[in-house]
Amino acid sequence: MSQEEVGVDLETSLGYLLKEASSALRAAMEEVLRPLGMNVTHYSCLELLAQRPGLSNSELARGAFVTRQTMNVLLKSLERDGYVTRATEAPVGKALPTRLTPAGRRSLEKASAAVRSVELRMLSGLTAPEQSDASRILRSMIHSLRADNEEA
Amino acid sequence: MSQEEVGVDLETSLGYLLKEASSALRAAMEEVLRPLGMNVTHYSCLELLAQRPGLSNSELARGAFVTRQTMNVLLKSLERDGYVTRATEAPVGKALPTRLTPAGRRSLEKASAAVRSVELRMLSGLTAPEQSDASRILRSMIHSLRADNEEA
DNA sequence: TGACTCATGTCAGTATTCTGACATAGCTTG
DNA sequence: CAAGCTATGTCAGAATACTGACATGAGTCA
Repeated sequence: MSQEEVGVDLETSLGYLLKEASSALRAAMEEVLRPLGMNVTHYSCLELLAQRPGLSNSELARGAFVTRQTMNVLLKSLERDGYVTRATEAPVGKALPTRLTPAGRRSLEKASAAVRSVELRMLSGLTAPEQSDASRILRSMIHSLRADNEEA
Repeated sequence: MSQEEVGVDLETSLGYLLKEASSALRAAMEEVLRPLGMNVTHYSCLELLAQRPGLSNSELARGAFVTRQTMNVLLKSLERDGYVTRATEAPVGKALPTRLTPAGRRSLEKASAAVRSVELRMLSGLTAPEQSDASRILRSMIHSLRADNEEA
């Protein structure tokens, strides 16, 4: 276990820890969503629509961190199953606003409660100030990563 | 943008921020690894083998946060391309130790440097104490998420 | 106005990862 | 010792997400 630190040390790397935490969160979410017949992307899409009604396919894709092609496939299945409705004509440009149906809203309610309980579990060992720190630190990481991405 | 907070508020949710940060990190890593003909899982596997030579397929899978079936597919391609070698017989049990070849080690060197630069970029806006906080907070999140996963 | 750029929706094909299943090796336990 | 349990490697098929490509609508600018 003692190596001469050539590259990234997985034991102490914040990048690795970030991936580990994200992976654990995703697994925990999948576990509670599975009994509800949902996966994480599914849930993310509905949650986005609940909080920001009328989002377009591309906007939903960005919010759920998938490509717009992937979101397009998902939206079709959600529309087929009666959870969302999409405008048939674009009010402006090509973007088609999407909205939750009552069925979609009902389905989301249980999922949202389940996900919230997972998030509370995740934060159960942290004090309020630590949670504030976490928020600030994560935002800084995101900002730094994106800033240099755009330069390149 | 002002909703009555029924479920998880995406603007302030630490779960969403975690996903966002992880997604940004992954994208940044993919970007620097692509010119080297590697993806993140690819790199993770080689990095794990560099730091812990002789890991088995299942151990590598856990370390890279994928299933052992997925890692098996990856290992086959890495072996075919001459980056790793796998024992043909299990010294104990069924686990087949895997090791980097010189070619694999050479390939990893550039990738490791690229990934390290991404990680430094991610941390560029944080002080040393903040980085310590981040480490402690992420470990706490991971622990809390896993603890209740096993109970269930 | 006309050319250019950008964002969007969508189709098609590919790549990646997952779940399910089976056989085998080692350990534990009655 | 035999049975049960766990971990591993592997095969097959399904689900998921991606890249590439094309057409269209809106804004910019010479």
